[in-house]
Amino acid sequence: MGRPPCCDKISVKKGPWTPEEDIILVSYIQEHGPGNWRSVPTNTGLLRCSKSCRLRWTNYLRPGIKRGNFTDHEEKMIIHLQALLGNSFIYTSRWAAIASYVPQRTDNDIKNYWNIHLKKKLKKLQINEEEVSNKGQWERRLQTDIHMAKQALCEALSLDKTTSKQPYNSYHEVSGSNSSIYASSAENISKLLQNWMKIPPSSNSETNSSATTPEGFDSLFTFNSNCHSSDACQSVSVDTANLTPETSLFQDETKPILETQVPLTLLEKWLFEDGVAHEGQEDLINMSLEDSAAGFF
DNA sequence: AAATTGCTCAACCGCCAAGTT
DNA sequence: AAACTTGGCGGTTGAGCAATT
Repeated sequence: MGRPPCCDKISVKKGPWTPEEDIILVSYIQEHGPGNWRSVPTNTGLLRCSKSCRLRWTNYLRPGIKRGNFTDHEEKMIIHLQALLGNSFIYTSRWAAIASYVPQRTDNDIKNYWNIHLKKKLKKLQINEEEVSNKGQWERRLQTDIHMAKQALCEALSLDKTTSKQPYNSYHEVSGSNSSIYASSAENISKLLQNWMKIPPSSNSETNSSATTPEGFDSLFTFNSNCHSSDACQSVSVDTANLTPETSLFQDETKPILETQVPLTLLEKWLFEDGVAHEGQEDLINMSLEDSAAGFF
């Protein structure tokens, strides 16, 4: 037999979370750390199913999440990454992969933003495109797009590297002042978390001690020290699990990086190597060209 | 001022791979 | 090995708000 069910689905509450529920959930996670979601409703008395608790935490309450308008830079990143990853058969979790390149944004946020804003924008662009369209021009523009994607990614990733040098607590202040409007309740709740962030829950600190600081960002441009087989390690290893502060703090909570790690490394290798494309990378470019052309709309 | 339409985004749903018993 | 759950994902919904008529 398997494990017992996560919750009694009959007495489960649905709909928007109240601030009180948020506080209960955050307090519980402060004490026990994220994970073992099955026990959360039981132990907190929340009338929510474990899945709902997890989603509320990962998409809204988790510290380090930026809310509010997307910047032009973020927008471009998403568009280009969507063009590159969106329809590739390699990527079974494209939003998570894209989110790993857009710091402080959740995959749900990016997905929403894409569906609401960017699809429309691109449709408009497509209409303009049709006026000038012939195959050669279309492909040339996509080539330009790919080139711009490379630049945008390089810029963004080097920005990340800079911000990562800050202590984790000040990171919040910076992100809060820089941009964007945090949902007031989330902001209040994130304040509750500040002390906790200095001392992560013991259950996590034991297993994730190396990943509890933003120093994880530094691995962005380093070779994988655990890797001893030469070929697989030649490429620049981007530790996607550490790309954002929230994922570094709550490694349990990250999107499933393992399954995307190999293809991402391939992509990153291509992105970071200025110059001649290798055979496999050409395939990737060609695939992106075809797929993005066919799949945008 | 009231009704209608459009927009936004948090939350839900269903599916699937991985893990557990 | 089989049965079952968990956790994670993409797609979708619907309540609430804003803009327009």
